[in-house]
Amino acid sequence: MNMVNYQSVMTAAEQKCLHQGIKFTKRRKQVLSVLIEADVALSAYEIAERCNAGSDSNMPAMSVYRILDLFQEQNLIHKLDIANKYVCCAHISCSHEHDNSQFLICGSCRHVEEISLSDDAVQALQTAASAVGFNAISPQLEIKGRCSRCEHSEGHAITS
Amino acid sequence: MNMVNYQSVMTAAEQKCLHQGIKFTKRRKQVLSVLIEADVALSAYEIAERCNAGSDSNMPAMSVYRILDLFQEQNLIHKLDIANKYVCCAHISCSHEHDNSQFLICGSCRHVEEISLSDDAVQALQTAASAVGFNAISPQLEIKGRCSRCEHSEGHAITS
DNA sequence: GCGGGAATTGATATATTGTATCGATCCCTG
DNA sequence: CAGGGATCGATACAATATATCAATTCCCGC
Repeated sequence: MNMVNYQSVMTAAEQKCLHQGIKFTKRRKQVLSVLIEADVALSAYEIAERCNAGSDSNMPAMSVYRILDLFQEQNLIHKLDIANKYVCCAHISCSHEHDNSQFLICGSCRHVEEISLSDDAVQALQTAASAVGFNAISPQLEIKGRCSRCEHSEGHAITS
Repeated sequence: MNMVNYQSVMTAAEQKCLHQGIKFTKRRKQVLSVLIEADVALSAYEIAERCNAGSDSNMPAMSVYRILDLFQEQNLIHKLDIANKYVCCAHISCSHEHDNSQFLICGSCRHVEEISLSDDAVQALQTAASAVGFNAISPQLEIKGRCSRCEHSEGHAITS
């Protein structure tokens, strides 16, 4: 993420927090900063490591989890349950309505790609879910697959 | 699962294993049996507990993981990554082609429902995935949502 | 039947991810 | 400044999963 986007995202996040009566502390800034600058999904412990790398800061994993929970409530980040990792929401600084946004996660190497599905596809999921009493499908789908690199290097089928 | 289905599934699984040159040992029978009889998804440690419940058997969690890996390779069971739990494949004893089969997992109470999506919806996923180099989307999607019970009791939005 | 070797299992240790708890500290407000 | 809520530090622990190596079982050719 370039510097302009970085700054606008940080500012938007701070505004959003303050608007909710939540302080945008140094610790929270650190965590969000790491996630914004990361080009991949990170685990909580990886985030703590990056916060501590090359500094006198001491970010305990416990604090990372607390901050991640807070950010999830504010919709600033998303947890990828399939990979047990966390990513920055791609739309923090957007004011307009977003496309549906989903994550493709490689079952072999855990590489993550973000895609946008058509409204029709999402509607089909919603309809099928409603039929069995699931009413609030998350707009942030996680889909497990196999990226082209792993597909070529191994050629196994996905089994789960 | 009633007795007729239980037997046919066990037999079909055994055939499938033997056909692959894999022994259908007592341990493996135990694990599959627990999963067939369970009406919910189970964690590896829960499976071990159920194997050991009310018997002199001693099933270590380590063995459960090994057997689960094996069964996943044989497509006899599926892992729900979102819930870190395992379920028996609903189609072990089927010989015909199956509908697409997906799991809805409640983000609050972890309740699991199985649904079938239309081919169109699955095709839309495949197409969107192909565009970013993901070629082998698992036919066994996991979709996080909120079941009607949790929706009514809390009313919160899904945040991740 | 009997070694030899592969498949399977047992047993233990350890890694990874996440939660619980409780006291200290910071900071706003009256 | 005092009180109280929000935030943070620190430790313990739970749950999930992997690594490793020795022991056992089982099958196959002899």
